[in-house]
Amino acid sequence: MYQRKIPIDYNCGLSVAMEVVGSKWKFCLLDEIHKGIKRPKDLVLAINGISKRVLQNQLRELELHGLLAKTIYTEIPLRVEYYLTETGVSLLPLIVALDKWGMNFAPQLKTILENESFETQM
Amino acid sequence: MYQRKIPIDYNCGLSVAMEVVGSKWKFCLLDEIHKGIKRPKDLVLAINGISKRVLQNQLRELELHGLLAKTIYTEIPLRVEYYLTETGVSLLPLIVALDKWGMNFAPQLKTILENESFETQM
DNA sequence: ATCAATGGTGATTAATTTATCACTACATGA
DNA sequence: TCATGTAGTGATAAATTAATCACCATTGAT
Repeated sequence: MYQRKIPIDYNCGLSVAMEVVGSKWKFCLLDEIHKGIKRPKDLVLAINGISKRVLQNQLRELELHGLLAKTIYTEIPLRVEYYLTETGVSLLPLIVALDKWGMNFAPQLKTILENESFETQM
Repeated sequence: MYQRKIPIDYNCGLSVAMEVVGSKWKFCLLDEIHKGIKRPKDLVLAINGISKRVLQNQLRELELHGLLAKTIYTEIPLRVEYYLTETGVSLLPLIVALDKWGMNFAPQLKTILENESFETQM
């Protein structure tokens, strides 16, 4: 993994939160896993645009940070299921709220960004 | 500004939210402005580690996305004050909750990351 | 022996975000 | 004219995150 050069500010809750969860896919991942999609291969299918490699990286970080854990079933073919730890679960209300907020905001953002590129064209 | 190559998924609330607010400083910024620190020069002082240039960029994006607006007082020296729009205000409960969560999680993260680098050394 | 299915890693590049530094502009007072 | 304080921009480099592609391991069936 990458060894960061600019340190985290542990005294700012927002910094800490962003560190573990502020990346392109992590909220989505936690959300999907909570909704019941637990296996890597299913997550790749469920999450539009994520690649297998990126998924694995994010899962590993979430696991390392203690938001996820996994169970390995020694079946054939191999089955691995991820689940939210207590810490992970404690984030759920926030994820739900943020998702709702984003859905609400989407049209506004779309309009803004479309006008943006329109003006840039002229 | 940067012209993104990988498009936003407007159907995922979390993607949308991350787009406007998922960057290193934006939550902090909204938080500080809400708390009453409104002028760029004061924000630079208040937010540990942010530079003037970066601050201006983030303010401009938040303004463009409609979370912030500003009032320009034609005094000498010039005074500009930012404030949260209605949309910005609608994010406050989330910011507060995330900050709280992060504060709570900080010790755990610290421990994990310290053990990390210890193991890497051996 | 070879293939399929699944989970996983390594090396590298591309995309994106942050940081740095040097500027402009404005109006005032020394 | 020149310095001061504030807000802001431009160009560029550095840091970080995400994407790509090729690989390994396991087990069982063909």
